[in-house]
This record gives sequence, C-alpha cells and structure tokens, in this order.
Amino acid sequence: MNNFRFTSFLTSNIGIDYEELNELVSKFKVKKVKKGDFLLKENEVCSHTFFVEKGLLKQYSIDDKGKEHVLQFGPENWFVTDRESLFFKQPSKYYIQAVEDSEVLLLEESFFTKLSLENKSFLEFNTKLLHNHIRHLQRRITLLQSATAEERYLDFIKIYPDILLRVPQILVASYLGITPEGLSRVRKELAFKNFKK
Amino acid sequence: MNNFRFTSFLTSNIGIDYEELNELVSKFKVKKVKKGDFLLKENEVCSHTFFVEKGLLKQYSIDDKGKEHVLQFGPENWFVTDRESLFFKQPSKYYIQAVEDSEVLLLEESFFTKLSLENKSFLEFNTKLLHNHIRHLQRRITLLQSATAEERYLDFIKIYPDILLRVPQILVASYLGITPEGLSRVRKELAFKNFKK
DNA sequence: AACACTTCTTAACATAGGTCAATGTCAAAA
DNA sequence: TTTTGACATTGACCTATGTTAAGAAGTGTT
Repeated sequence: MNNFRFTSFLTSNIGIDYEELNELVSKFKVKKVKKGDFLLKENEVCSHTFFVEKGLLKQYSIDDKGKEHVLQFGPENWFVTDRESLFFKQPSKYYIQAVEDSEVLLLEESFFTKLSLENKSFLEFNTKLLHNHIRHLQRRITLLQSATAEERYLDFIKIYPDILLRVPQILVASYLGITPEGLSRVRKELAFKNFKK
Repeated sequence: MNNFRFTSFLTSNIGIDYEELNELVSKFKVKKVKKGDFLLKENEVCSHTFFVEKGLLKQYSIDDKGKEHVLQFGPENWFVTDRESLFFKQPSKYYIQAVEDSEVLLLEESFFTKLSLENKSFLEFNTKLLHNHIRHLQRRITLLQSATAEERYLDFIKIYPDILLRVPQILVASYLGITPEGLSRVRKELAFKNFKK
C-alpha cells in the first residue's frame, strides 16, 4: 500500500472502498516544491486541487497597490485550490505558493465529480468540505467586519497556533489585514497587558 | 401549473424533468413575512433554505458590542440560509429578517440531498450554487482586506445597484463594515469629486 | 568572520474612519 | 395637524491603524 496522508485522511472520513481508493490515489501525481515555488499564479486557470502531504502553502492575491493579501494557509492535510477558477474555468485572481518545502498531491476535478456521482459517502464528504470552506470564509468576514486588529490576532492564535509558529509575521499580518508594523504594535500591547496582570 | 419563480429558476438552470419538479415544488411551504419579521434568530438551528419569491431579506450577526453586521442581502431569486447551521446542525450565529414584506419558499435540506443523488444535472446545479457562494464570500474578504470604505461602496453600487435603492443606508453601511456616518461622509466626498469633474 | 538578506521592532507623524451630539427630513400614526 | 420614530447628514473630536524611516536581531552564504 501507499502511505499517503491523503489515503488515511479519506478513509478516516469516508466509508469508501479501500481497494478502490488506493487504486485511484496511486495514479495521482505527487509534486515536490521548494519554498517559494508557485503552484498557481494570477491569470492562470487553476487545474487542480492540491492536497498538502507535507509542508505549508499560502494562497494570496495582490491588489492594485501591489500589496499582498493572504486568503489562507494550507498546512498538512489541507486542500488548497482556487475553487472559483477551477470550477468556473476562469483566470485566477490568486497565487498559490510554497511557504516551506512541500509535497502536494495533484487532484483532478474529475476525481471529485466522478466519485461524487458513484459514491454517496464521498458526495457527503465533498459537500462537507464545501460547507467547511464556507463556514471558514464567513467567520473571516465577520471578524474583518467587526473585530479590531488585536481581536483578530487573538483569534488567529487560538485557531492556528501551529501556523503562527511556522510563518513569518509579515504573512500573519497579511492574513489579518494589517501591516507588519501594526501587528508588531499589537503584540507589544498584548505583552504589556499580560505583564501588568 | 404553479407560477413560482423558483420553478422557472430551476428549469432555466437545470435539465430536470419538469413534471417531477412541479410535483416537488407544489409541496413546499410558502411563508409570507412582514417587514421586520424573522425567519431565523441567533442560537436557533437553521432548518430550511429560503428561496425568495418576492421581497428582500437580510442575514446579519450581532457582535459583542451590540453592533449589527450584514453578511448578505437576499432579493428575489436568491437562496438565503445559514449553511453552517443547516449543514452542521449547530446553533446559528445569524439572524435572517425581512427588510420588505416578502414571500419565501421553505426548502428542506433533504430536497437538495435527495435530488443531488438522483439527478446528475441537479447535483451540478447544487455544486454550482455552493461555488458561487464561495466566490462571493472570497470577493468580500479581499475587499475587506484591501479596499477603503469608498472603494467598497463603489463596488457595492456596481454589483448591487438595485439593492442600494431598496435598503436604508444604515444597512448598506453595515454590509460594507463602516458606520452610517462613515458612509455619509464617503457619499459626500464622492459627490464633491463628481462635481469638480 | 564578514556579508548580505530578511524579518522584526520602534518611534514620529499622518489619516481614515469611529464616536458623539445636534439637526434635518420624511412618512406613518395619532 | 401634531407627534413620533426611523433614517440621514454634519461637524468636532478621538483613536486605531497606516506610513515612513531607522535600527536591531536573526539567518544563511561566501
């Protein structure tokens, strides 16, 4: 058998025929990327969903002032893709780039559509993925609408304590929608508050 | 036959058996709500997807400072629901309320799951709905991360010119993540800019 | 060791947008 | 017709965060 995280991930989430799955997964391409390498660039049409076996990816856009905005990070066991581009076959607005040396599985969209038709359990799984995605995005919107930089930072720490330690703060700041200097200030104030207590 | 917008909406989007669909749709409950009535309140588990036949809904949350944040508006032909609560059967963080006197169809989740399994074309349609939702949410995140209040307002005008005219500005401001006063200022500055030209 | 690079911090200053309070407008209710 | 209540605007003031610029600290490379 292979020992992809992906296989364990799926079998632990779906009541799927193991042999069949293994057969499928062994056909996937594995891609090794170095820190800084791109898996997707702006204006390309996204052709795969990337499942992160190892390492860490970031998905970000660059605005018209040249600033980078991290939409999401993708550590091990995460799916990263631009669904908008993949599904609607439109040029992407995002970059997907390796933050660390990484290994990703390249999943064709047909993998999802086919299995969804054939296997009820997989359809449920896939639907769950989509709903999780939506849940995650809504949470971010609410935070961006209503929370201060400090509150967003505290939220980030709580939800992604692992990622906090793996990425430079400039990326955390970009994810939070503030400048690195702003983040530095927030951290300082938090340290001061904790000191006083 | 019935003359629900919903039936036309579906048949124009899906290659679905018309008789079968009509049969299904005629079983749905229609709910008429007055301006201000709620279809969902915080901490309730959302049990339906609402298809707006007539009128206008808003979905919003209230933060711990008591401020209202509009997540989305739902005019005619839109689906409004809290997918997070509906799918994961969790208490909702949102309110769904009528902005105008409205008529909505109450769609059971089973309607979507069943038809998705039975009908390939419907599955595609449903998947498209989910992807559209994700696209929409991502767009908002990018705007909230990178655009000024003025830019977000201009974007709103461009994308929802109709809604702009139907809702009080206090709701537009809430959607944009600014205060009513802030929006008023933005409008004033825009008017001034246009005057100078 | 010396260097270049990148990241992080700090401080002074600037500004977008929030807050508060007063006033205006308009439509519905009495 | 008056009153009420929701919405919109305005101005004075305030605060969080951005901007700019400099230095410090850490890391990898020669």
